[in-house]
Amino acid sequence: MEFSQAKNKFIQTWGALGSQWGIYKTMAQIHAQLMVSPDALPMEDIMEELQISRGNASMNLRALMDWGIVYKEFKTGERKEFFIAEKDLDELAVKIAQERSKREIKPALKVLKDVSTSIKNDTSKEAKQFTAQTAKLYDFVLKADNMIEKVTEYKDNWMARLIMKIMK
Amino acid sequence: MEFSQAKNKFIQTWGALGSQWGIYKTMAQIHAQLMVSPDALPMEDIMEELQISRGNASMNLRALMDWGIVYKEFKTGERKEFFIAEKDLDELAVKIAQERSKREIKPALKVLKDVSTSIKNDTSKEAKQFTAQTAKLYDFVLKADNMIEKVTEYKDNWMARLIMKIMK
DNA sequence: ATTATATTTCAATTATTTTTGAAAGTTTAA
DNA sequence: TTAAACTTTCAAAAATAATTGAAATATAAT
Repeated sequence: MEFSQAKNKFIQTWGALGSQWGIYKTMAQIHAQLMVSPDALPMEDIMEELQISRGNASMNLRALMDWGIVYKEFKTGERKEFFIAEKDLDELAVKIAQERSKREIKPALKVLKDVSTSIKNDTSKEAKQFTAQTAKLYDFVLKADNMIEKVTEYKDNWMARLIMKIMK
Repeated sequence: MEFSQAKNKFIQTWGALGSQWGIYKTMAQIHAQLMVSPDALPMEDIMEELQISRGNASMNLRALMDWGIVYKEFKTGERKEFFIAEKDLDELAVKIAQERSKREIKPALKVLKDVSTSIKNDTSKEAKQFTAQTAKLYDFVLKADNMIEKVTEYKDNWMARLIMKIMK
């Protein structure tokens, strides 16, 4: 396979995987392009290679920077901005885990806690099952979220260590 | 809060969480409704409570059954079918993990392997960085996928055990 | 202070995904 | 076999999400 073909296939695949996991497709594609680029790239290059508009590139680059997985770089003598991706995969996993915990899991936990403790004067079996099951879900999701937090405390290579432990 | 209010809030939240993680909103909502129901429910009840069409209910129930997290139940003397959800959360997590590994991660791994080994006669630094980074990604995603497989080998309460180990 | 270069914003458009509903299909019972 | 009860399918419609592009904003050089 030719380099440009392989790169395109990779970018498309990474974009599809991202969108299946709740990350905007274009955001994931830009990230893919930057990850395999040895140099920081200007917005122009991203627009051209992915065939997207300036506005789209700008918005998704901002989102990637908000997630902490893409950085701006300034080159002396150049007016325009260059973008570079976090390439360390452990660091990347930690950033994504933290961001998603904050944005999605934490708010859901709050609701689970609320609804599982809100039924007071209803002794129907429906109400009892509801309270019991949502309480279990709260515990479960809380544990999952704690796991994410623990994982992010290891700086490097947490996953390899984790697998060692799981395998006994 | 009243029971019906709390239930509605829970169903909405679970649906939103699902769609942020790549699961159809309605599919997650039906699952939520069934999880907190003490009895198996007929399609009618699901359509009415979630205000969805028969076609929609039918398709999403089929999807939930394909995922192995909802089952059909037949009641003697009743012609219609009743649906009941997997309520054990460890079992639920395992099923979802397996399904997503099979549908999304495995195909992505194949592409990563392909593209990371496909560049042969290109010594440019772009091509070198591409090959190096996609190879790292392949290793990383493979490890993550293995972790999912290991986790699913524990029958019960894998997460609690895992957290114990992580915490040392 | 003015111009040139670059970036951001956002209303309008376009694309994609989800839902509907009615026809076709299936199963059970009489 | 026929009919009634129920389920599935899928083309069309509706809802939602992503993208564009031009105006507004920002920044740096002259």
